[in-house]
Amino acid sequence: MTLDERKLQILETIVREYIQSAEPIGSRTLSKNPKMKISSATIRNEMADLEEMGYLYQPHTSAGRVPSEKAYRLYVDQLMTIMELGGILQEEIKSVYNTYMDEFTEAIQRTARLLSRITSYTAFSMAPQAKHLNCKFIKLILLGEMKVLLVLVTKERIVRNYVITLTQPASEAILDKVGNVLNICLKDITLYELNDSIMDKLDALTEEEKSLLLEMIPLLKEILIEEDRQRVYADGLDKIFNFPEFADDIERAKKFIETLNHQTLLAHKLTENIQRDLSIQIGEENVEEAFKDCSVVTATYKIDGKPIGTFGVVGPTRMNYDYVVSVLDFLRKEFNAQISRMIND
Amino acid sequence: MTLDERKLQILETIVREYIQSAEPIGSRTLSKNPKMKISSATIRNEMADLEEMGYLYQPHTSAGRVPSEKAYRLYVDQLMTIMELGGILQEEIKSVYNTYMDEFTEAIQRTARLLSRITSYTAFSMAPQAKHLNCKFIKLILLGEMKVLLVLVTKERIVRNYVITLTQPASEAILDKVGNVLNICLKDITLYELNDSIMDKLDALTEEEKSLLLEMIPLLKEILIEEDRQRVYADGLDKIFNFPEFADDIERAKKFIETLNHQTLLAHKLTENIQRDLSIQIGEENVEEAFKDCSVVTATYKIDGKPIGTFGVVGPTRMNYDYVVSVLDFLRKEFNAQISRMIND
DNA sequence: TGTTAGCACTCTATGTTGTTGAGTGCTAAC
DNA sequence: GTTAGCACTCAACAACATAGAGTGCTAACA
Repeated sequence: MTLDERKLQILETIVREYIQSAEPIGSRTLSKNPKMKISSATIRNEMADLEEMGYLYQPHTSAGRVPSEKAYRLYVDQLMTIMELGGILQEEIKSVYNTYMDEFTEAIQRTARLLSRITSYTAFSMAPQAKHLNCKFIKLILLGEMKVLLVLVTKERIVRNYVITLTQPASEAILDKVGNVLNICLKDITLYELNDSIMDKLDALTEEEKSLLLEMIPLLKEILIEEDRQRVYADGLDKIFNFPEFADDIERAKKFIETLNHQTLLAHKLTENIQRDLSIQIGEENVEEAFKDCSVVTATYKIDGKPIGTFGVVGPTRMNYDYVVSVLDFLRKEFNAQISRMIND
Repeated sequence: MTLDERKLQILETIVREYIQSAEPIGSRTLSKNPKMKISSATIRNEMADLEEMGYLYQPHTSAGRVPSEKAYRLYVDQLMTIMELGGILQEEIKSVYNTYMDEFTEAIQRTARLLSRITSYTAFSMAPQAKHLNCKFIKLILLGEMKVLLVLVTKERIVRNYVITLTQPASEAILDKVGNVLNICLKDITLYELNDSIMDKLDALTEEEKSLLLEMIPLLKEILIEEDRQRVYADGLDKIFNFPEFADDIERAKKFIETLNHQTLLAHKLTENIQRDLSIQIGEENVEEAFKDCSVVTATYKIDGKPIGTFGVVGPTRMNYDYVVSVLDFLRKEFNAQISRMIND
């Protein structure tokens, strides 16, 4: 059996209507749609075919049809149309980044909030992993006799602080010198490449400085491991209650909220498809148990063409893909532009 | 009518049992309790009295009795016993702060997580407001021609970063000098007192430095306003689903989660009782709509005897007050000790 | 006078049954 | 190939019956 033009159109209409109503679509309902020029009986025949092909199923005999995940997959791959966002919406998105956006992390958090608000789905976002960042410089500041504050600034102007506890006392002068060595080593390399390049620079240092530096390297490593625990933010958790498929099933809602509170799980979810500008995962395509009846759409943001982080939304499989994808695509581009402006001024 | 010994004991037992079971307690059930030496008929009479006095009510005729909020209030004020925490639990709490606790904010977040885990209620915590913090020093670092990174370190070793955009270019030398002036002004005063003390120091500066400094003061102010948006963290949102009174009522669960996602509302909740070491708010005592059928227990942490922040839990009014209060009281003391250790080493 | 057993009464929760209506598959006519 | 017609199915809803837990009241008892 083949998916001819008419079958496609019926399928598309069912998907569209079901996304709206969340109610199984019957042949009679469908025949009333002005786009449908054929009778309900004919539609029934076609529906039976579509069911056989795996695009539709009935929750029970004598109910209407519901799109399967295969249908949604077909829909997003072939039928969906990405639209241009309305001017007001575009302005709203841009304005979020215009005001007081000095901190990258802040921008990431705001993105989750914005996404959740304008899509009405639950949204999440992820700050870049340390390993993807290029160091601009570090500064060592003496806090106490044995305590050093390490301020790390990346090219992307992400600032991170770490307090390091030393085993030997240090002075400001020594810290400055060690800081300089670290700066030379770190210039334009990612933090992960640090170890290799640092050893050649040791000769110019006094014993005291050398031992301090060597002491700091494993601490730096530890920090990076800690740092690698990605920072993810979720917003609009309550949005899930707006969808009857979750609101009527506490167990499902609970699982959903549990999962979104689970940092590492979320982080993994957001890293999975970091190589693609946009990614759509439908139902069972998600490995996470709680998302197996959800769809997750994520977008990647980049620096110098290199993907470093993602954000996205999660909602029921009958998600408004057209709109969500349109928003994410616009937001992705806007965010990229915003970053390069931040870096290059 | 007076609350004699027997009435009190009956009331206490009802509260205890209802906290466990979440089911209305009937006279027969109660008479089976080994502590009760009287018959169900007598208990019925006493219950009728207690109901008349406003301590109990019936969800409907022919149901058992349920404690009113007045009963919980009496319970926490007079009947509850704060117990010593088990050694294992004490160790668990201490260990959370032992490992890698360099950042105050991290400690605050961990506290919410810990609280939620050991109490099985939803927990939240709040980082100190800037206005309560004493500046230790600031450091100005040149990021770009017109961009300055301000690193602010407080006595409590809280580190915050702000990127400031200038209207005139600055050099490292100037920044250092301005930084020094700021440091002298800020020494041991709270950030809010800055404005007054800064004007006398201006004379020693060159015109260029002076204008830079004057430019930075309103920016600092703005930052502090922004900063005053308190940072609150919630954890264990899903815990609420474990309680039938919420799990069976989606609308209530939704409201609850909405409120906990509402930063400013939460911040307010946590600031309300900052003057008291421990505070218990039961049901209608909460002003927040979503908490009107919850109880909120908060504890305050201090620096140098001055309260600067709080954490707490929120759950159904039939909360296990004995345990929660015991935990919060222990945690409060432990946290205070931890802070003073951090500051004074 | 306080305590208790007994009893009629109340009301929710649960289960049963019947009805309605939306939707289907199949058949036969167009 | 398309469509009208019809018998059939099944969830959703309402109406009704039943069981059980709990109460208040009364009268007897210590």
